[in-house]
Amino acid sequence: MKQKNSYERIYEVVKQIPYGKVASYGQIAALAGNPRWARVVGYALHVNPDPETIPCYRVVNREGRLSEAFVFGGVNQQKALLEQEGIEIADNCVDMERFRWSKMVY
DNA sequence: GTTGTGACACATT
DNA sequence: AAATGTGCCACAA
Repeated sequence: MKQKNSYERIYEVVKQIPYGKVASYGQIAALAGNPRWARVVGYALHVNPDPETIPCYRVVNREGRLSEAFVFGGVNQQKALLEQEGIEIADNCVDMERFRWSKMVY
């Protein structure tokens, strides 16, 4: 078993994001076991080898906002997807206090 | 092998 | 309060 490099780790965490929730890069990095991988997380999603398996739209920066470089369909697409999940978006900003993915996994 | 960049986060000014 | 700079790790040239 090879633990691959950071990427697979990050993908694993991102794929674990439940429905109707969002997580920040730093949060994912921390859950992956490395609070400093925030940038690597962004890079990992940038390559996004499996956009169907990796809900990048559920991944937002610390502000709960999306990057302008979101090329997988545009920020508009992300907003639509998140709203579809039941998340409200204000000015491309998600209510982190409400939709921030916590470990409250009953 | 070294340098630079990057879908971030945090600290400081 | 906002803006800037720095730190972190990984990958590309």
